[in-house]
Amino acid sequence: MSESATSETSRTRAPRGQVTDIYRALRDRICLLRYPPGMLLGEHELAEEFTVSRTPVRQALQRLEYDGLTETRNGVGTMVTGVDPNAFRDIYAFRLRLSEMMGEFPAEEEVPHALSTILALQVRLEALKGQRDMEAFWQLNHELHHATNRLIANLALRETHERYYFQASRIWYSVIEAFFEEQLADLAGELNEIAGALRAGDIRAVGYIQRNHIAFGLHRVASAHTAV
Amino acid sequence: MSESATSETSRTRAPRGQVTDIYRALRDRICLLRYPPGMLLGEHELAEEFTVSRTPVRQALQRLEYDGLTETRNGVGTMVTGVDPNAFRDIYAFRLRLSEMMGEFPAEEEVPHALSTILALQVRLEALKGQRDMEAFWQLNHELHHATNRLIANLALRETHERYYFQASRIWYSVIEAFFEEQLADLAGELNEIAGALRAGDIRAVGYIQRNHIAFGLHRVASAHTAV
DNA sequence: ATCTGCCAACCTGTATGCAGCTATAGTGTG
DNA sequence: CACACTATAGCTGCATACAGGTTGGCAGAT
Repeated sequence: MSESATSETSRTRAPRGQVTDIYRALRDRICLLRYPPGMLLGEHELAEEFTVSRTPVRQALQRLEYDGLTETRNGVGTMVTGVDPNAFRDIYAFRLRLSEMMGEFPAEEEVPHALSTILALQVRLEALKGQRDMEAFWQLNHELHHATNRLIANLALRETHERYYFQASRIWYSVIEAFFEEQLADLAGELNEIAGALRAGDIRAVGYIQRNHIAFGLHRVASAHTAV
Repeated sequence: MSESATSETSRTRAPRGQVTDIYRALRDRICLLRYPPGMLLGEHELAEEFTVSRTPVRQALQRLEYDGLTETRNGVGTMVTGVDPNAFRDIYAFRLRLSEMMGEFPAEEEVPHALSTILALQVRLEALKGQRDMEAFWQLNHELHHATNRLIANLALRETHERYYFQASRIWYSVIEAFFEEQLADLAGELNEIAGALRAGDIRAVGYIQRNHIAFGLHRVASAHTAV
């Protein structure tokens, strides 16, 4: 599974080309914690890896900074931002509200596509049990996000939903190792519930299901932090 | 009043330097419709105006594109995006929800500052009556936005609130000329109501007031479009 | 006269050189 | 031995040269 094979975003205005590929690759690495917070990235180094000059790499890094995932300092480098507990709390609280809002802008025509995606994800999740493959698990979550994201008929909400999904996922993955089995079961449950909601054509329910599972994840993360 | 004198944004991570200045200047011009939709911008031309090379200009333009305000095509140029009626409807609907959400994350400590800002704005608005000065009016709205934005304690919501304010303002200004007196009176009313809410320390009320006035504006724009 | 195909001017995308900034290791001094 | 200072390597920010793409106009054939 190559980096650039990440499924196409559902945004209306599709970004083009090379820079976006690099952007997505780096974003994914950050969210996967392969680039942990505090890690220093060099433009030259990345340029070599992607076999381009510094220019496109810089563009990608600027977008990441605009997303709040990195911070570039003159004379030093670009470093992955840390997970500020306050920002973390804000993002999660906001995401809860966004999910609740989802049902107000239902894209009915996307239901069949979403349902078939969910069913496929269920099969793949089943195959994953007992493997403890973090990246595959992440990929599943990623695709679930895309599928549900497409159920939102409002472009502005959809963009925002996506934006904060990536900010949140990064934080979330920092504790997933401790809860892997739990999260696996949770995801299975979420897929089941969403499948049921989609069969009933109830997109609002999908939003609420998602909201609840975000809250569950939040609770786990919070208890892990207090435990430490 | 110089272009770069635009009041500081309330974002936590403050962007630095030259690029941000250019970005803000261009963003303001687009939102003011001094750069109308469809207008073609040349990097070289802008570089000359700001007395820099194409590089920082390009960075600013990329951020604008990421915001959805412009669209860059290879070999052609960067053009200001049109106001798609669908996107327009989406943004407004979303902003209504965001305003309603504001009261859930109140930044109590900002109330005094917001109140004094509002009072100052009332004076300036009074001085504006009968002048039909679009830009001054816009500047007032802009500052009102910043003041209320700071009342939001949730960073994610604050960022989103700001993001879509700019997207919406542009559309809104395309019809303001037809309703200038009405909007002036409306803004005066809004300032009054917000001042009252702030004196009561009721930030939730501020959100609802804002929501209602957004809806009023929306109604005017919608009726203008159907009239045409 | 009209249509087709080509060419040239212009624009963005990319690569690269240079200037300014930062952090660190090393050196000299108390 | 501790500490302040300096030199230097390496990084980003900016400018600029070049490559690739697009458009509009002009010339020639039908």
